[in-house]
Amino acid sequence: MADSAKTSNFLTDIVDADLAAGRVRGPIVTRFPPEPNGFLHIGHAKSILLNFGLAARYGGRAHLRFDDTNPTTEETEYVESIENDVRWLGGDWGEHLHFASDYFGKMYECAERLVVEGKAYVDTQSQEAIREQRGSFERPGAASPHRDRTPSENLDLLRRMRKGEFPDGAAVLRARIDMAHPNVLMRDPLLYRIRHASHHRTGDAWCIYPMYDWAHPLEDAVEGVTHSICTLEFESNRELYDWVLDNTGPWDPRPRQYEFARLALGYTVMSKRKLLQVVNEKRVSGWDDPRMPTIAGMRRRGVTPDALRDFADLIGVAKNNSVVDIGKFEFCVRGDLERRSPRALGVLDPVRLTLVNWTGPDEELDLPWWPAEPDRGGSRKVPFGRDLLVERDDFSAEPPPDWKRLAPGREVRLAGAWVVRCDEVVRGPGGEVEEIRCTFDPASRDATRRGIGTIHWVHGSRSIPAEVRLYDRLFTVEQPDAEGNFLDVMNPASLSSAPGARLEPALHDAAPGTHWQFLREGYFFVDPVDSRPGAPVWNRTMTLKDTWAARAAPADPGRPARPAREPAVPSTPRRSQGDVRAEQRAADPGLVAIHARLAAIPGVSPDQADLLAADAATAAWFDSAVAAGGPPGPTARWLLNELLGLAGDHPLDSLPLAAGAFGRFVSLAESGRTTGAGAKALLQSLVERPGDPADRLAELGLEKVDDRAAVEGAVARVLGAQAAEVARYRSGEKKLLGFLLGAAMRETQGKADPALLRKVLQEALG
RNA sequence: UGAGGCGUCGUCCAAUGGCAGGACUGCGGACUUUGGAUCCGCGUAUGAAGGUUCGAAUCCUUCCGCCUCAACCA
Repeated sequence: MADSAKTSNFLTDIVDADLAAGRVRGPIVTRFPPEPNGFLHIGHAKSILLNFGLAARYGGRAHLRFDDTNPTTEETEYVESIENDVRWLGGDWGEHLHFASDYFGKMYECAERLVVEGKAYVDTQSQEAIREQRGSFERPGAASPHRDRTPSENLDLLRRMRKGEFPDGAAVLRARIDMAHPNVLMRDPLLYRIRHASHHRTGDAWCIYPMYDWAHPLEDAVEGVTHSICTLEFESNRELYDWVLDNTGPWDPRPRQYEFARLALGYTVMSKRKLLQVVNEKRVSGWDDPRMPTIAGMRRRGVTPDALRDFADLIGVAKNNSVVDIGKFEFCVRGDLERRSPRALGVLDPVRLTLVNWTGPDEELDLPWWPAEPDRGGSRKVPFGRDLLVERDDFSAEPPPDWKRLAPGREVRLAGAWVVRCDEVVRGPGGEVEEIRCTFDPASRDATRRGIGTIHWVHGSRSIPAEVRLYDRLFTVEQPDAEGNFLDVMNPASLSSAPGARLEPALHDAAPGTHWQFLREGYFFVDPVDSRPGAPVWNRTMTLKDTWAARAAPADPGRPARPAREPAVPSTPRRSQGDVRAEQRAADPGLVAIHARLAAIPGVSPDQADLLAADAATAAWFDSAVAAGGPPGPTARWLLNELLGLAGDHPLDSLPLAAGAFGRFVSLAESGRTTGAGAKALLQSLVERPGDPADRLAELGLEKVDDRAAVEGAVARVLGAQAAEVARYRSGEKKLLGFLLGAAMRETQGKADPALLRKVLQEALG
């Protein structure tokens, strides 16, 4: 957990940058915005931990906000379970428990404002007509016949919608953006729909309800959220999110939306629909069935919030779609339970073991709860005697070579007690083992005996029966979602019981909600729901890691190795970027001429000419730069390879760096007065802030250093500071030359002549 | 086919032009009154090609692959 404060990810990078640039002046505010229409699962846990963790890391706050904008699907009972789950995970929202429905009034005001400003209109077409007009990915949409209603007309209609004069579906409010927008979400999206339905909080106060894309940004803005974090599938919604805020503000702070990859976990499903289906079809006992990936299910199984936090830290946060190995989850659960579980004895599938030379009465062994950590204290009495029970699997009549358990003639230690030797096996009529007869070594209780195994046991008659539930993965394949029908790959053995299980008597009064390790069997949790006083029900949270079983069992193929990559075959005659430019040229005689002219310039390669002639503006910019003194070849190179990267999404015309200044820059860069690295630093500076290249060069002190003495000084300093690396280099790690060269280059702030520096460094290294 | 996003060990995540690193898994070993735990060791991964640079996972170009988006759901 201490780690989560240290580890960074792309979101902490963003916050750091926002803070550094002064873009956010107040506290960092995040939120977890569930819709109250289902149970939270481990994917939500990742999001909760991320949002609350981010706020905590920066001393800000995180809100719990219910996104209850759809009265027909949402219910109060879910609100309670969600609050409970978030709190259980450690989410502390303080005063900030919010409901989208609390802002319905404010949202409506914003809607009227949009209407008045002509940025929204009431559409009274049918749902089908509106969908039809939206167009497709390839084809633009068509305008609604109601798109140009006047503001006063729209205002009247909107108010009548709100008053309930129209039935469901008769009218919607739409933003007036652009029906030809390449992002289909921007084609006049719906803001409000009519629903004559009772809301779980606002009752019948409203009959129009806001859509997600309208409501969500406003909720964030009203609450002062600074960083609105959601999952990847909302990436295309961001453009609309920004539009809403830009047209309803100004907002301070102005929220920004960022997206991360939601959690996908192997051997389970995460979609609400599929989870709901297994619950409804009674394939599990309910939302809190311990096999479910729900927070409620995991809690009931015995997984702790600490384990979930460890897991979230382990898997990190990024934008890659990925499927996390279920083994990582199991690792975190085991690690957590290992630390918190006292050790007890329980036999799941017992077989009788008789100590033929035990002639006295039973003994009460005093065994510590923490055999490996005596300092933690505590112990209990465990009855021991002639008649015992051990695990059926711990005996083998014909053991494999490295068997370390019971077998005819073999010795084994009974945990916490004596070493016994198997003398005789009694079999039933069907040949099954009924009794294992052993002799014990009275001198072995405290004596070290190397090389033999240890097995667990309970007393034959004084152990207690118990209800034990064994859980396994819900699905048999790593990616059930990839199957035609995920129900087909449900694991029929995901729940099993151990009808004959016997536990040591001290477990009789184990309290519900407590964690235990049954020695060599796994971690068990006393079920908080079905347990009764004196009759605990045991859930196996997780087996112990079992290297023996892994070795002995036929290898689990697991995840197939990634198939070898085949070399790319340019098989499909798809339209390439180059083709697109060629087509554009074909349609524009002006571009053809430009391309021909650029291609004829000595020093400009055909590829460069193609790229420069992509559009008239770029070509004109290039021409101006050359006219100002930039040699054509280098100008093309600097423009295409460096400037484009620096400019990012901004068109060249919008840069603080004018084309003429760029031409003078190239001329300067090629003059030899500075190095490549120096020129790059200079260009970056010029892109950020206008100015004369030569002046800026002097201002930044980027003149090339080709004074041999200065270079030698820098090399000497670096070699002194990097003694260990120098030694490694001299002992043969030649790849370190690049590292040392880089260090020396940094020492001169990139100003040393690379060829000279390399020469001096190599001489110094011998 | 329009728009947006993503490609790094088997898996997840780092490296922000300078030694491709950590964790999980796996495999060895040590230790062990849990075949657990603990400790030690083991790594041919930057989707491909071309370019820029003294130096590229990182910048440019092209290609390849995967994901998301056209609900009066969120």
